[in-house]
Amino acid sequence: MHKLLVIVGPTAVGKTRVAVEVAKALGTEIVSCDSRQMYREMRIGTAVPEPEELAAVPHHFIGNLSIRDYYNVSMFEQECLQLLERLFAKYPTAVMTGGSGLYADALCKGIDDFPTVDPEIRKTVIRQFEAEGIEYLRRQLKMLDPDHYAKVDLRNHKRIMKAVEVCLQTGKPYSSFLTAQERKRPFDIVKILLDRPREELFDRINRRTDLMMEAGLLEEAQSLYPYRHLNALNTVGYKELFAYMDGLHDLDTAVELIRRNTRRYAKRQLTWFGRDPEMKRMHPDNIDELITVLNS
RNA sequence: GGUGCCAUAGCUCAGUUGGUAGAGCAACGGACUGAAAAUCCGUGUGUCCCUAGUUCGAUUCUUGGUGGCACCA
Repeated sequence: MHKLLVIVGPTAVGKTRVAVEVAKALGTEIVSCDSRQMYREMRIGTAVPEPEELAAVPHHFIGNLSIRDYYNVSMFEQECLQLLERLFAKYPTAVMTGGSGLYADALCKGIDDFPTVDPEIRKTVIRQFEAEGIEYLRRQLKMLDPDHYAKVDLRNHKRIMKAVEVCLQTGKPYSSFLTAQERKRPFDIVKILLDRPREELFDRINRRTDLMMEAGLLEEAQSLYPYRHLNALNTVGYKELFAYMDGLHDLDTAVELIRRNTRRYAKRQLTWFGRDPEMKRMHPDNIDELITVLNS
């Protein structure tokens, strides 16, 4: 049976280094599950692997999209499965790494299928939300899909909008597409959650933020300023600098906000990954232990 | 050395006419099915500097310390 080694963890914990080391040791390739490193225009702020790392091991889903491309988890799931099929024809083991929990789960467990929503319908729903507020969306959802209405977080406008969009698109309740069933994959999956003491992680986040600024994050953000309303750029490291460029605060404040928002992002990642009982937690400095787990 | 002011949450501070305390920021916890580095929800975490008094009761008043700041020498 082929084996997929999934290495996840909070941002800045040191996933890239571990993944590259392990992939080199196994003589295989790396599949990224990072929803932002896919955009080729966002290199510095998303901490893509160094050129030497990319040269040492073939990487997939790094810089494969433009910020103007539409993309979603389901597309990732499909493309990733196809890619793995090709990789497993060459190698017994593949390595997946990245920090997007939803993406990693979509690949490992599958994600329910429903039709892509027409951009016009989506625009309409967004316009309704902006004009009428969340209460209007709630009433719509209650009518279109009472089951989901009962379960969904009614204060989270994105969740409600998504459900309403699908209802309008298909004429069927959004919840009718949800199976709550994990898909079986034709390969074994070993999940590793890299983690460090909080203080260590925060030190690394702070240091990495400084390194990004030295590497030209501000210039990168400036070049992307015209595209700041695209979803891809609703990203830590960019949105704070856009706010600075808009004169909302000074540069030092922007950098401090990047640090803070990165910390909060890391926390959310830990919450997501931590609840998966299949995760084996380990420290990134302990690659030997990882190799042991792999061989067992 | 003298005088004055200050000492309360991780930080900056408010407050208690004596009944063990609260804001902002930071932090902490959680949710998550095609926007996910997104989005949403929840939580004060405290020897009120120390000591001895007065008092039923002191973080608050008084004594003496300690530390910081300012001014005078």
